[in-house]
Amino acid sequence: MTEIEKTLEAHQVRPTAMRILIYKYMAEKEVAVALTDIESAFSKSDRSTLYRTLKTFEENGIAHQIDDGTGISKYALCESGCNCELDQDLHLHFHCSNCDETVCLTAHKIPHINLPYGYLAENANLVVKGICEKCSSE
Amino acid sequence: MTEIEKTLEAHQVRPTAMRILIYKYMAEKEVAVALTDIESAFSKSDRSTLYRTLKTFEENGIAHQIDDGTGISKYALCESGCNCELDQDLHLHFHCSNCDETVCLTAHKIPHINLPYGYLAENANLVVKGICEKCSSE
DNA sequence: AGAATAAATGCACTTCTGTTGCATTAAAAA
DNA sequence: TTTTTAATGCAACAGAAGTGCATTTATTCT
Repeated sequence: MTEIEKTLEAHQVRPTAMRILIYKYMAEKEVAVALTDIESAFSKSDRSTLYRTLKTFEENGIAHQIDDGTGISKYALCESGCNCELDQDLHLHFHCSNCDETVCLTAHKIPHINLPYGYLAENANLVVKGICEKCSSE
Repeated sequence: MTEIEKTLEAHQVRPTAMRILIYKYMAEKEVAVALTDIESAFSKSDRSTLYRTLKTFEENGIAHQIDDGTGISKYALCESGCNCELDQDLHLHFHCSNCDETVCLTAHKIPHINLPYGYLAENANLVVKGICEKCSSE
């Protein structure tokens, strides 16, 4: 049994061939992936299967959905210690306006925000936009 | 000439009847509005007109678009001193998971974030989700 | 004022993303 | 092996965003 299969089973997700492939794809890409990215990479499979795979990953804490402000949902694998299941993983995301790629900056947590009286914070999403390391060095 | 007309003209936007109405509508609502909200409020007008009005407001620094993570674009009027035209107005937004309303917390600016080497920040978007003042007091 | 010009509006339609119902296939349990 | 459950593929729908074009309204110029 491979590492990936173990990871999936540890999250109560049955390691089907498709799921293993998608997991591998996401692990190799170092940026967040959109459904359409996976679609073009796995043209033999159906969009709904890929969609449901992402949802399954999300529900089981294998990946988290990222809203980077482009209007397109992207997904990235959770790293160990990611608390996104509890809606409490407050790392920030960086979206490059040049290459349109989005990365997790897991080391950078969202700072605590003092809200006005009466407001209760449950979760937060911080997306910094600009030029990523790859694009700025060209 | 009314205040609203003056405001529109100050931003190089011709104060048509429709635009004045939409501006008034947004000013009265204290929360960010979606295109569909305006649609139901002005059923006599066409969606594309309303859509283009919002875009015009946005392009001319009268309103700014808000991505609150619901997947639906919302808009709010800029306050005086809003720098959203320069993509540099870093106030945060609060989205209530109970009433689904989104408000600008203009007094709360996004704290400065130290990015890894090579990353250049141009803009940032911070949305805090939770329970708003109105809903928490019920 | 009237003609010419430019902008705003309304209509119809398209595209894209996300989403779901249902039949079929594959896998796990009994 | 049979029964049961889960995953997949197909087809379709929903909602938001966006666009081309004709028409109307407003502005400018003579």
